[in-house]
Amino acid sequence: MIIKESAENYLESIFVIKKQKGLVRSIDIANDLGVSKPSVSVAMKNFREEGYITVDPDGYIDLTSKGLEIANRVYERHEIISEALMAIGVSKEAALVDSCKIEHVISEESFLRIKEFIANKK
Amino acid sequence: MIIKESAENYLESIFVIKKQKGLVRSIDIANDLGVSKPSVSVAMKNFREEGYITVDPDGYIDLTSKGLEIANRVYERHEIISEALMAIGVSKEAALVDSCKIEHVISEESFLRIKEFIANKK
DNA sequence: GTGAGAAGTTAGTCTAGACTAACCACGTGA
DNA sequence: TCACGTGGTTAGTCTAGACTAACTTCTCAC
Repeated sequence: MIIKESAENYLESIFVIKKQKGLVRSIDIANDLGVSKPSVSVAMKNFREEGYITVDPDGYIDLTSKGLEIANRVYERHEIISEALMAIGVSKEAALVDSCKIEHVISEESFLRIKEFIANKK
Repeated sequence: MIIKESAENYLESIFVIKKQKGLVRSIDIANDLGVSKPSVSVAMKNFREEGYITVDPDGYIDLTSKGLEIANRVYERHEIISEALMAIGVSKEAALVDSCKIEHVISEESFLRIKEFIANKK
């Protein structure tokens, strides 16, 4: 399974919901990402089969270390990129929306430079 | 016709080839973007039908004002974003690749702030 | 205990955007 | 003149990723 942009979003969403609420169900992901229940259901089935998540008998979802690794990476990018955009004057709303897109397409090199850019600003 | 990311790339490619070589054929676009001839052919058919390009009897392609408007916008974004990335230390190669992706997903607001960021650097 | 709502799943469909295979038209060199 | 290479097109296929419709299961209130 190649982790595509949409898969990264699902994993990141699981990570964020877990952080906020402690427990994660499919329906929470659907609400968070604004997609339908079946879309989430299919994605979770794939993640389960590929070992990115576990699902307990009550339907609660957890990231495996493999899934967490990706979710963490994407989440960090999201945070850093939105911070960088805000640092140059972009509104919080736009920064969040745009960073959510940019996080998936940017190279490691550019990401590291952006991270340094912010570090220097502080 | 809603201009999607791939359509923006085709129009931008036409713009760039025109600038470099003066004349644009489908095959040049295919080579530039690394896609197959049929992919370009189908895209050009749509562009023609929707008034974004004209094609003369010899197969040479030109942007209409409608097409030029989009191509110009995307191209400007491309330039500004890659410049910004290089300004914070990203290599030229990575900056070009990444800006080509970012140019399609970023909001007008973020783009304007990036433009200002570069202007201040100079 | 029964009906309603919430959560999840399955099956089928749609769109975008690419691809290959196969074909046509044209110009050029031997 | 004719075969071949180049450029373009058409038809059909594939994949990703979403959707709706319809179903099951479970829980809870009455």
